[in-house]
Amino acid sequence: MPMKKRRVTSADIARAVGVSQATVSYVINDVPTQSISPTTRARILEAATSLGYTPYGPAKTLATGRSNLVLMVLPGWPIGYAFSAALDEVETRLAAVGISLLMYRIIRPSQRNAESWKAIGPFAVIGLDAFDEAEARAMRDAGIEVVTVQLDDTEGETSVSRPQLIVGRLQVGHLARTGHERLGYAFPDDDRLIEYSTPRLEGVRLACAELGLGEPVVQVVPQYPEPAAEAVREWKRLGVTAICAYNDEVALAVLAGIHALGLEAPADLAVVGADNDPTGRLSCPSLTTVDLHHRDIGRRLAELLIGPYLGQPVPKSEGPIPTELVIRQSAP
Amino acid sequence: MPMKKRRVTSADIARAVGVSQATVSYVINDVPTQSISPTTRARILEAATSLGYTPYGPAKTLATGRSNLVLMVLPGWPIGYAFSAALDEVETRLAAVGISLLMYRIIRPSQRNAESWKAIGPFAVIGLDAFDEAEARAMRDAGIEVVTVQLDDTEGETSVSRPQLIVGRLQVGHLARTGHERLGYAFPDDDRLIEYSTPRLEGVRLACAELGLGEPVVQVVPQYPEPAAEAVREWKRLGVTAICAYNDEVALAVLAGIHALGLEAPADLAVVGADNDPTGRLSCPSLTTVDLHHRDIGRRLAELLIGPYLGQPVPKSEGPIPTELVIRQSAP
DNA sequence: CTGGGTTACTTATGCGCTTAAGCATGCTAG
DNA sequence: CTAGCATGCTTAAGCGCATAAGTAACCCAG
Repeated sequence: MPMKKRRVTSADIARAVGVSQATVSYVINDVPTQSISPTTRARILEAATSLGYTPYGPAKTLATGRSNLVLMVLPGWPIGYAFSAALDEVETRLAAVGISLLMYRIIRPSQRNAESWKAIGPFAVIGLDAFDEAEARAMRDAGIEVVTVQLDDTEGETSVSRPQLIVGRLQVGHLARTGHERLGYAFPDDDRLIEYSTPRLEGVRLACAELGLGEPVVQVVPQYPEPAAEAVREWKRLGVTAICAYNDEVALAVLAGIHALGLEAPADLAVVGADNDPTGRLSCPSLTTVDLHHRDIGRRLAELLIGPYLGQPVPKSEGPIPTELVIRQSAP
Repeated sequence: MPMKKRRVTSADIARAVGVSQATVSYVINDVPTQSISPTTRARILEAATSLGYTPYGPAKTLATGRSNLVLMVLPGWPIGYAFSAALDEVETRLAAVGISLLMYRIIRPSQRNAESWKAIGPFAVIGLDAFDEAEARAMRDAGIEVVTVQLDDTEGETSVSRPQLIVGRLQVGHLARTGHERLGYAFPDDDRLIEYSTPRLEGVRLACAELGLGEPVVQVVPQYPEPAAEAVREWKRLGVTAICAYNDEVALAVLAGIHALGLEAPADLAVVGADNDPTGRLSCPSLTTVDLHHRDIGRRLAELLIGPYLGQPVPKSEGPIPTELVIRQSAP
């Protein structure tokens, strides 16, 4: 009972059946260039299942020099509907060609994180932001494909743009069009989001400048009703009539703040979120937001990886991924 | 320029420096039982960085027979705050002993999914539900630790209970205590959640029976205001005065439905959610919910893995992980 | 000046697998 | 009757690394 666990290897099967280990490998992998008699094949397969054989990935990867794993490096916070859809898309498409998508959460950036992709030796790494120069170089040196989701609007051969600036542009455009002139920006109360939130704010700033609207009034909005109310009070004091929020979550906090003060959106303050989270449909008022078409981002990411994997050319980019305004009650 | 990419190996370094490959390995891994002259060490390290050397995981795993990767198998939907906290906890604790946590999303259950843990050869696999018998056996045969998060209240040596029945008990208990007698259950409109939603409903059923409250009126509630309103209308028609929701998300839909009908929570219908998502603080009315103490679940999961990894005994369980009612406005 | 212990390495093997190359058969075309 | 060719295997090498075991040089106690 308390025997030492030992991995079942293809050699064990070979021994059991009385053939060479190579034969086992040929059968297991169904190698088309090898002819194997049906009886031998059957006996090997039978032995394999009865012994509980499982090919050992690391050995296989080592022998073939090629992994079928793709590592996606993710920030360590909740994954919303929108991003989840992108992941679905990537996963499904990669699975179709035999690649498994693994995810790695980075909680606090550290050296140890970088060890991870080394330890697994993936075929490719997908980053949610550019990796730093040295790291990217190290990966490519190790023969790993590196693909990133860019937060600015630049799109390269190994990156997909998840356009943040455009988000701001759409938010501001809509508000300006509906007569708002003095805007506020609701910034998330989470240091970890800074890399993501600043580009969106930047987009809002640019759009305001372009439309001659004056600087947006930026306030940090925590996910609690009282401090959110405080922020709303301040905006009202400064004559702000509409808010662009970092995302729908922050937008909901702003709505809560408005409600807490006995005010109403959009009459007293219009609010536009971003990411089109389903919760935004359920709030009162329902949330006007920006949809980033994450499925398309996922599709493009998958394309960028499948090409190199199959040794085929990557389909030409169809240009930037569309971004769409979803108008609901909070900013009609 | 278009040279074939070739991985830099420890042998390359050895050649460059003029030592044996073994020496390189000793230096790279800082093997304490080997003495290496400072000069040699320095030259090797220098060559390693200048050549851009990266130890190759699969080879290392093969040679040592031990991986430092743990695979967490996740359902393929968004990861909320609560569960994200559990992941954080697992990740952090495992990282402290040198284990990397990788996640794998299962979108549609299929054979191919099972290939994944084979292909990576992890030290352990964490499942969010029991794996089926054959699969679990195959893993253990392959020398992989198997740990699961149980959805019922049984807790074993290799599982942590994430008590679902208790959720229902707390929801119902609170509502009964505050005078409600005819309850409804808001079931999520997502087939993928069935494994998770049925145990929670079961908990509600049991609690109702125990308290002599009669069967809860179950309705599926989609994440849209109109159909949610429809469900609310039906509940009202049947004299239901309070709703237990599968989770906070569904609870928010119920609130939206209530609001759409011009009714008010908790006056017309009280609502209790589950999972204590931050959004529940921001809704109006704010959401009474159940907190599952996910951090503790994460901690326990990590303990279950670190023991075997370090060859130390697993700390004794401190009993079931506490579950706590968070009372807010929607069901005071 | 000698034997035992360091120091600083090298040699060699194996982890489990793939895959090119080899090698007996038996069968068929000529 | 035999060259030629499938068929159905086996042999052997090697992927990149860790590590046990060996070894040569040197130092110092006795």
